[in-house]
Amino acid sequence: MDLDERKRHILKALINDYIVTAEPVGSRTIAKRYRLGISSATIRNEMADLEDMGYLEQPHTSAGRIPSDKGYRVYVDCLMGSEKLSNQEIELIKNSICSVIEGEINRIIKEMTKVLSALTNYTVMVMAPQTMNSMVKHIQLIAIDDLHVMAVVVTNFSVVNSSSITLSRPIDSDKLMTINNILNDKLKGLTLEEINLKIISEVQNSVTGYSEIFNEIIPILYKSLKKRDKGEIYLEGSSNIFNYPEYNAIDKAKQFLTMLDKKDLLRNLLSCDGDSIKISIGHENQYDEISDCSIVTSSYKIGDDVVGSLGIIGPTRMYYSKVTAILEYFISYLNDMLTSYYYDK
Amino acid sequence: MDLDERKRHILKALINDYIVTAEPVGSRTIAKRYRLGISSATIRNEMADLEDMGYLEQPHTSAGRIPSDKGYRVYVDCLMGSEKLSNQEIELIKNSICSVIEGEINRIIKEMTKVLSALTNYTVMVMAPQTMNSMVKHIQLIAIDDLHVMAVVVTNFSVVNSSSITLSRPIDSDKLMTINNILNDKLKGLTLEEINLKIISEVQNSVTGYSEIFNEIIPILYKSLKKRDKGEIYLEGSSNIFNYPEYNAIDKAKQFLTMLDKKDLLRNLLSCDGDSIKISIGHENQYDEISDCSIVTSSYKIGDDVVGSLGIIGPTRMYYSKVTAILEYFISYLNDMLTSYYYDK
DNA sequence: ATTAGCACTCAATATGGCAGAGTGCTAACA
DNA sequence: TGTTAGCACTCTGCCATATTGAGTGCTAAT
Repeated sequence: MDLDERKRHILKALINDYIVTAEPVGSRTIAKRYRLGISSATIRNEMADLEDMGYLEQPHTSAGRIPSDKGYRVYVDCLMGSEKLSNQEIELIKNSICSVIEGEINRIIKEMTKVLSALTNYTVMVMAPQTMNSMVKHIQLIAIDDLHVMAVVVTNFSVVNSSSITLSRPIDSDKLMTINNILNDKLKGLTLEEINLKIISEVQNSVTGYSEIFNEIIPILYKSLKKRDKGEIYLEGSSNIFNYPEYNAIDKAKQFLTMLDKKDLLRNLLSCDGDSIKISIGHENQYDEISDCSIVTSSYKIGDDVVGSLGIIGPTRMYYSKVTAILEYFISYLNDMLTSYYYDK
Repeated sequence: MDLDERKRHILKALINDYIVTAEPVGSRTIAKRYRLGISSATIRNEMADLEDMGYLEQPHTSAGRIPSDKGYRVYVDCLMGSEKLSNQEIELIKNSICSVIEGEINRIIKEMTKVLSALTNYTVMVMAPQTMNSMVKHIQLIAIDDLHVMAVVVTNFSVVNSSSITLSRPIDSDKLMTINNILNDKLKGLTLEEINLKIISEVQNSVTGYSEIFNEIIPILYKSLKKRDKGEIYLEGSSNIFNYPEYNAIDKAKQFLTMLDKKDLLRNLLSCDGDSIKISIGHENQYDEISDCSIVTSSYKIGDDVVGSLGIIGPTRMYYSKVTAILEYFISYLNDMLTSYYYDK
């Protein structure tokens, strides 16, 4: 780090101020508002240096300075303190997660977005688990009547059901049960991802005498399992963006909200790997559409497996310390709950 | 109708013009653009009358006129012609519905929003079917292992699954099957709505010897069935609103998009009954938030049962004839598809 | 090395004048 | 009596100009 103590103090003060006011910060403001023990003229000189080094920018000659992406980066990495959550906030998180933990996982995920967006005042996006990663616990063939069968696949955190399968001739329940048992023997314990054509044909070959009925059931079952599930995206608090003056210009707001309509883009944004909280600032993002936004992302897990991820998106002038603190707590609590509820050794 | 022929022509011309340009329309514009065979001065007099009668409004003294809600109402009820869909549009609708009709119903519903919003350029909201209205086709108890059971209820258009039920002592598969059969006998053919505590206790009383296990399974099954399902709301094309100049003012856009975040409000808007397409203009709406919007709604059906509804929302200056035409075609096609796919006599 | 002071720059805001669109009214006309 | 041409009037939108205030960079003094 090529920043001396004093420059760091000034940079930190400036960013703290800017995060609150959204106005370019001048040397005099810093001198008055923060007790750094130096005059505005000195601060002025230091600020000119900080600008040369790329940490600050000046919207125009006679304005104060605002942080650059690089400035925010230093701030996030080294300068910002860590925030404590209030008891109230902690309660809110706990209650919200507890109150829905019994339901199916997508309902939980959806509820999460609401709490997070209420707590942070930013837009929250969550990617629900892709069923592909879930593990088969049981397969059940259900006879609707003697010509219609439906397959239900229970996995550790989802239930996949095939569409109704029409058979060419009636099947009796013993036969169906036998087939059911074979399927269970062969497929239980695999993830949906792992079930591929090779395994399917193994199943088909391992038994004789049922090929006809197998041929009717298997393709539809396979298709249902492989129905490309891209991981549902849930959004909450899109209109929170209007709270922030940088989006008071209609075209800015339009750009932001149009971006949120592109689910594929969001999916990519959320497809981060890794465990910890990741902050992506302005142009660090791969997409032009969000080059003036920051995103704080993390993934959530069942056991040790990452099953989905979520992100909080707002202006680069984001209240990073708060958002990070909330997300950190939230994720760890959520992971615990999900794991204790859905984890199967 | 207290409007003579000439007034009607003028009103129609004015609204047609305003729908396209979004600018107050002056007498001279109408005289030039539409061949009504009368001079601008005459039109001016008629327009003053129309304003007195409440069909037009004047934003300020020296501006042209714009339609009032009452004006739009007459237009929608009597004046606007009916629009023909292009072959291209028809194809688009057919393909979109066909391409997803195999999946589960919510996926279809979701896809619908996309097509409609692409075709109309407005915001589309859809309320998915409430599972409450669906009819039990089959109940299956699935033994995950000898201490865990799960109940799956297949209905005509959804699959409801209970959470995993932990039993206090192991159960053998014969016993489970017997219970399963009893449940099927008693509940098959009922809608989820119709299954209430009375019926449940009838089931419980009608058999002896299984009470212990029944007592463990029934409450959880019942809870799953009754899990309040409010009918998921799907939105598409929220940012379409930015295409329309009346939302160029940031606070207008904010108001609109904040309104879309209120799912309960949308649910109420969509909870219309009745069969046909309904148009709700400006202040005719019950909510202040949308007093400058119009909504075109309709419900969709499986067989003769209304299962959900959808709405297209935009500025009162809406391209009513087009929207109506598209929605009409869309709904009738959708009804046919849903019915042929999900209808069970 | 720090600071006070000053000239300079630039955005934001207010002010006034002008052009254009549209009206209402009156008087003439068929 | 209904229609029309003409004209004075009104109001918005736009442009140019002046003013203000915040903030800088530079210089000279400490």
